[in-house]
Amino acid sequence: MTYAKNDVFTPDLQELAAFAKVLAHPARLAILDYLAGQEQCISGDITSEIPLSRTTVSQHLQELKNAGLIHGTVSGTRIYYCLEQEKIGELKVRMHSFMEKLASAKTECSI
Amino acid sequence: MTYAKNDVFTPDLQELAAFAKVLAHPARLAILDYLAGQEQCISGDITSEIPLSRTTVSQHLQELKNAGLIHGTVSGTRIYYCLEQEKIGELKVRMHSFMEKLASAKTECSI
DNA sequence: GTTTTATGACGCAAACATACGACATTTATT
DNA sequence: AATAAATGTCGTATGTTTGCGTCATAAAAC
Repeated sequence: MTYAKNDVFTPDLQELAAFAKVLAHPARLAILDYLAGQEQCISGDITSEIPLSRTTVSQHLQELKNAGLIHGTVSGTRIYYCLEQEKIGELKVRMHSFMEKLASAKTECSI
Repeated sequence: MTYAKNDVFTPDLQELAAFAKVLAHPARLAILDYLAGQEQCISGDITSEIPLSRTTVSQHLQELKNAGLIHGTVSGTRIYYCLEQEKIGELKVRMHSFMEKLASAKTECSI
């Protein structure tokens, strides 16, 4: 989760990069996408939705959880996962404002 | 740039993940940020802005170029890099629409 | 209380990414 | 032509991520 020379950059960029890294795997995007599509929070049949081994999916879930983007509620032997809207919102805003900054750059790129 | 079992996911998710991966390193964010802040496209004094070796920065620039987010124009011994607004715009839109989808999910997460 | 079910934790191999020095190339300057 | 400047390319060491099997655990069903 941390790179060797990371601490050389501003916390802001580091955090955004860390967020981006969580999104940088199709399985994790697929999990988020799936959770967003469910009315009710469904437990580990996420596992059957994602074409990877149960262990691997569980690992991706863990990463999403560590990033604060989802949370799980234990109920018996099952765990109900769902999106953590507060964090999702934060990520959305930060990512978008970074992209806006790029998009509104002058780019007077003629020489 | 490609993961082992990537091809198991939809192209849409794969592409978004690939974009996210490019953003998943503070050095690359810092480069984009720096380019956005310049009125004129400045060449490899990006290198002196980023606290990593010239070679490493060059490598990150290469990745941004491969992703289509920047391009470089050769002029003598120098190269002028700048943001590729079209691609930036595409990324912005796609990322945002994904995040919107997540953010507008019901998340009826009580059991 | 034993078995089944659902799940996490651990460990490991293979694939990838990062960082950098040394060398190559190409244009500018002298 | 010889040298200097600005870059890219290659090779390589080290670190990180991915994917998975095996084992551990804990609640449910029998």
